[in-house]
Amino acid sequence: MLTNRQVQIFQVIVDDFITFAQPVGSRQISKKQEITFSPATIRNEMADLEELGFLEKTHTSSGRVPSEKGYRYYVDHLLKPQKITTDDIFQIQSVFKDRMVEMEQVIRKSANILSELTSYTSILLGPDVQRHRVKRFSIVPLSSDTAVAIIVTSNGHVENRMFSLPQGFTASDIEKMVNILNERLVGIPLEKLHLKLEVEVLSILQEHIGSGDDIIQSLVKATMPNTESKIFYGGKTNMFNQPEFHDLNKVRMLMDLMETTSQVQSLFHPNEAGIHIRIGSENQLLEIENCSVITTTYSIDEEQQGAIAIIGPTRMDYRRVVALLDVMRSDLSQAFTKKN
Amino acid sequence: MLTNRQVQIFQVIVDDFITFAQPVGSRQISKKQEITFSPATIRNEMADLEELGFLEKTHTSSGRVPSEKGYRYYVDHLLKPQKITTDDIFQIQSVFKDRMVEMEQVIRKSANILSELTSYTSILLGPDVQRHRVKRFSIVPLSSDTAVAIIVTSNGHVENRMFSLPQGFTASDIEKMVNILNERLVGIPLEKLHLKLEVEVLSILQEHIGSGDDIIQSLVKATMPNTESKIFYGGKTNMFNQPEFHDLNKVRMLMDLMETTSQVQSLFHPNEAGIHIRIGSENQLLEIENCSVITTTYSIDEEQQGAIAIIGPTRMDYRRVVALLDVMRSDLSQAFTKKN
DNA sequence: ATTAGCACTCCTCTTAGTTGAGTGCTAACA
DNA sequence: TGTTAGCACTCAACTAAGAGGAGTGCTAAT
Repeated sequence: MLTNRQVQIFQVIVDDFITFAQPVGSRQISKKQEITFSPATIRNEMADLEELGFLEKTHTSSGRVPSEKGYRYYVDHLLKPQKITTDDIFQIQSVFKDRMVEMEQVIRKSANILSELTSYTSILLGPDVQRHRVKRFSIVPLSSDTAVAIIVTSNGHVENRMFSLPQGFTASDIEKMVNILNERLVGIPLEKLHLKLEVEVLSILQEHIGSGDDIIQSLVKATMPNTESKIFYGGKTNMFNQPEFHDLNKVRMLMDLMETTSQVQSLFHPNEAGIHIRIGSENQLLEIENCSVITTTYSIDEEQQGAIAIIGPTRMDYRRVVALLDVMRSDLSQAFTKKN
Repeated sequence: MLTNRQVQIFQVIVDDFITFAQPVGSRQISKKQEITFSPATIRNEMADLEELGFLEKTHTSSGRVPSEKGYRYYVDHLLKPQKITTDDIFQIQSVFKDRMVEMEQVIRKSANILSELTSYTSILLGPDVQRHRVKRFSIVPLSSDTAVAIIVTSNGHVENRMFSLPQGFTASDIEKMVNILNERLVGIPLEKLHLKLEVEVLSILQEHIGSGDDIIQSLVKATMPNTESKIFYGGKTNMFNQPEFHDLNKVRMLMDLMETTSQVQSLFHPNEAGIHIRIGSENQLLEIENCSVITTTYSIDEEQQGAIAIIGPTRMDYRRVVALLDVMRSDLSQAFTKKN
């Protein structure tokens, strides 16, 4: 257990390091208003804190820097919710002022504002399209052997995929098929679509039209992939401003990471509510061993959800980011649910 | 006019510098097989070439480096088409082997392969959607006051936009409207759509349905924006490997550039056929003052076109890039036109 | 016209020395 | 006994000086 004084010193160190990105020395600490004891005392306490694993030195005679364990402690026990300024709130809400109808625009703009307000990089995941429910199914033939299948979901999302028509498939065949599909598929979430198609609809189609087999195969193929929810970034290059990223290799790794959809998606915890903080190596990814990732989810129509992540150096301003994320989360949720 | 020998020396310098990214000295040149004269002679020639503006020195006693004017001369007069290896061709054609139906996938993969083969960054512009022609127009109501407008083009591209319905707009109103729209708008290119809507269709709608006005406004708004053709990148971080980009600031500028759609689009010359090379400051953009951009276009169904750009350091391997781009251009054009 | 020779330039790398911020330890102090 | 002043020590960061080397331009000989 830490003594009060240790906590106090530790807090000063973390706050100072978050602000200035420089190892914090005893003299510097002693100058703070709230600190009433001498550098020597502080040095003793720091030695103890280091022994306990909360602090580190960059070299034998340097000031102290919080360790990962230190940040973890800070985040778990010392992080008091910050009141963010009305100015920030105003900015966030500007996203929703315009009454934009398109969800995509709203999310894109949110990503930008978050990155501006934090000066870190923001990643927003759109809602999980797979959970949208089919509202209307239609097929538009383009030529004798290709057509576009269009699925509109109840949220107004439109999925479309080209597929090839079997030889001799007529316009009336298509009409019949569309009718059957609409009868059977409306209300089904996209993720269950290919299953439903294969198991249930296939036989019905074969009954009413001749060769339903290969066209269903085409359709199944068309509805299967594209699982990924869309990813939006804000401030991709903000990391260049962080002193810990004045290093080509690190920047590069980060940029590469952001180009790799699967890795980006692994940053999120899909099903846990609330705000989550992963510090440094807790992220499992070597590429961001000195980054922290703060994530949360926002909800759309209760059922579905999107996700937000802020990625910054471990020395990130957790207080502020958590507060901002909280506001953004609830505002997004509200904006996307009240509309229907 | 340059003498034969000057041209020969110049060519060696450019080739050498392209390969090793180091200023080229007279001794080094004299060692080449094809060079039969002494370093001193070469020095004299180099001094002349420098005076003519084709070469530069990085400092008084350094080797020579091609100037922008030098590259321009090299590109205009010395660039003999390179035969690319069957291996490369094989790689490029692998894109088309899979018989992917979706244009987007093909383009995305092309971007990646181009960046891999060149080790520079590739930018591909999808076809100019604005020139697609309407094939089918449909409207799917989502709730009492919102609906999705869906436009399928003859190439199978699907545009969709949400818009709000006026109070008391019924299902049969929508049906009527869709019919009118399809009657009037099929075959119209997207770029002319909002014009056509405002000028011609508005009055007809008002005649048949009551308050056509505000819904047309909604539709016009919905069809107007989104002008940008989609942009696909390959090898965004490849520049990190180029020695001239071992500099955070330059990398940053480049990355920022690539996030700015308008700037990226300014790299292309929309309407000129063939392969274009812009060297350094010829690009007008400060951000890439030591980059060259090689662009070309590929065609889709004769009418429309997409564009390809490779962006690399001015010291880029023009021979190879031009050759690769040429293959890619014709392969893409072929793939996208034969399909119908 | 070409080239060998030479003085000169200037980048790059290494080494050594200085400075200063910071520590840990010891001993004095309240 | 907890706190603090004092001091020796460490080490990164900076500066200065010097050596090495690749390259040039010029001159004179071939």
